[in-house]
Amino acid sequence: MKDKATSFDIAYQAGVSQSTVSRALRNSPLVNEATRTKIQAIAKELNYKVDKNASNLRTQQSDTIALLLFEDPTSDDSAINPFFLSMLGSITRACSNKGYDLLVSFQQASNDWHADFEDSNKADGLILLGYGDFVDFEEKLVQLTEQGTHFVRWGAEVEGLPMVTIGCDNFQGGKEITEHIIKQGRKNIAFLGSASTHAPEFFDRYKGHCAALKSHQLVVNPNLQFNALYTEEAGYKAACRLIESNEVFDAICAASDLIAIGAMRALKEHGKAIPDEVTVAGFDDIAVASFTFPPLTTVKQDTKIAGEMLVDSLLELISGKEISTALIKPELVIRKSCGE
Amino acid sequence: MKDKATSFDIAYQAGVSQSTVSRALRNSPLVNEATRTKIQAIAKELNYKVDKNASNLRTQQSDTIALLLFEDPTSDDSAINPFFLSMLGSITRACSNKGYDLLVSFQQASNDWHADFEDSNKADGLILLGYGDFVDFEEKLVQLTEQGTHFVRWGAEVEGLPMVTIGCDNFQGGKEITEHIIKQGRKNIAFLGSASTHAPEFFDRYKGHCAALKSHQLVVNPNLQFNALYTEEAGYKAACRLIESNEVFDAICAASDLIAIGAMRALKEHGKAIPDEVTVAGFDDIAVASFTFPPLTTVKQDTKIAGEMLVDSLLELISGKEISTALIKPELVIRKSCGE
DNA sequence: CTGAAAGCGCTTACAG
DNA sequence: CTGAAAGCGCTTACAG
Repeated sequence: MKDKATSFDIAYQAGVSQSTVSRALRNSPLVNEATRTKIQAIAKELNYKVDKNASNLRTQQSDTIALLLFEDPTSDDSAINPFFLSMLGSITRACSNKGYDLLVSFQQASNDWHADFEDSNKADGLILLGYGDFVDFEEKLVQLTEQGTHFVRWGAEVEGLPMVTIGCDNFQGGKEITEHIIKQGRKNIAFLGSASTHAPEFFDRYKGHCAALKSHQLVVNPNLQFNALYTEEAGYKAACRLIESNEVFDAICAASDLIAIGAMRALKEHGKAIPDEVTVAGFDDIAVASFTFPPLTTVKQDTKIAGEMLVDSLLELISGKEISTALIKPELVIRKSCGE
Repeated sequence: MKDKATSFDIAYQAGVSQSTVSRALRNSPLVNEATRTKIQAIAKELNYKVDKNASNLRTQQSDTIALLLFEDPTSDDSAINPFFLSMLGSITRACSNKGYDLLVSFQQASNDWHADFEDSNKADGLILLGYGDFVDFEEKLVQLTEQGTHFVRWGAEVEGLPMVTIGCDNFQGGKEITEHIIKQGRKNIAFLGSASTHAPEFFDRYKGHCAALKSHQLVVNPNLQFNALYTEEAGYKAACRLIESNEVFDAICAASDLIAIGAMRALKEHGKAIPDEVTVAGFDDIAVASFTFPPLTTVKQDTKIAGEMLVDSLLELISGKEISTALIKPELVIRKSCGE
């Protein structure tokens, strides 16, 4: 059982040429019905599978997509950001549905990750997903584009960056959640999350947040914005700084669920009741969000739709079509952390 | 920039033969130091990458591992069981560290998934991960073994099944968590989770559970075991049946965290206080477990270690070594759902 | 230390 | 509808 059958073995058994075997297995209309049936039966019996390396080498395409997940710094443990884990799941599914294989790889944003997969013909295109200082890898994205690599990225649309981006309408999401908080009667809303070009997605959420404040005649108090990046721990620390700042606040609008969860921990430790004294809102709607206490009001980024859009766009790009930047609609998910 | 450079292009520029280029790029000691340096410089400049398809075809190995995640039935949405998602993350990391690529694929347990990846030379070996009715795919596992496919699986050791398994010591885990529950003064402990050969991991946990009861002179009441498989919803329903059964119980030992979380929902709906009236324990220690209210006492299966063991074992198997079944040690994680 | 050559297992243009 | 043949881009035994 050890030696794998080749198309020549099948040709021999079927009494035809190897070319005909290849055609038959690819369901070429050129092949006689009876011949095809016979060949396919033999192939099945021999447990024959087309050698992908040979066929890819010949056709110069791999029917494989590479997903690059980058994180900086790489966390020690296997605790990948749950939002990206969920995206990974959804992308895997979407690839399966399209008959593509998916190569998954972690990358340090600092590495020379850019075109390895496509240049080595392991993949027909790339999906880029992750976080890290955007300013750091902006130039790599430009490089990728210049090399003509087929790729799509998940993230924020950045002005002046000529590349296709699939992302969430973060501005809209930040606006809607803030309006919800305001509707619950809060007026002094702190924003926990970095607000700079280093983290464009958060920045867009912040801009939406500010827009909502203004449209309700509320002041944007810059002292109520505290930097925080990605982790629960960062959220916890930002909330501690907020509490110690002695600024008046009755609500927290966090740039992500993880930050919100960290903030809730800080609030509890400081004896602040949620939502009575301080309401808390997140962003992402990761699985954990419905199990916090109280359950977290947040903005859902639909990872199922996002994964499908990323894969669909990439496949169109590979097939030579023009694709354009697209934003998915954020969706307010009201639970109890902002009051009923 | 569009046409990819080949080793012939480099040979031409360097004024050597293509064979020498190939050797130099593989750091063969046969190549003159100066020649090697020169060739590598040119390769870098041309942005040359070895074509994986060609090199795999030639060497007949792919430096790629395939991860098959199977689920039956496949859920509609992207909500993969969080435990497996975490495993996926850890396996991805472990592969990176070993210089292997990882192909990820979802499979219906019912499909003809078995040897596609290895037979088509896309991967050197397989990691099998997932759930579904074990009885259904037992024969496929046997088939895989007979075909000489290189694979390791995550799961329970099953008697009489001659294949390598990496798993958690589920018996021990079930025993420890039950002893903890007993130590908190509970005597009527319900077990929520299937206890049959269709779900061997749960069955082992149940056996450990029963062993703990017996060693503390408690009766094993079969009416307190309720079937539930994998989902929060299943846990919710099992707990409802338990409550409606009018059996006396003061604790729930769930076969997984998701089941435990569903059970907590049912208890809350029926006005039962956790942990005062009923204590609840889970299994897995998924990320959500620390955010439930009250936080869930559970048994941790360390996915980081598990992922590394799976990858390490598979690589040894591929390299021709003998490997043997191994169990990772479960770890009691005490939070508040079983009392302080 | 280097080169010429075979061959990995396919796909497909070409000829019939 | 079928076959003989070229060629995808490498790696490596063989000869020097």
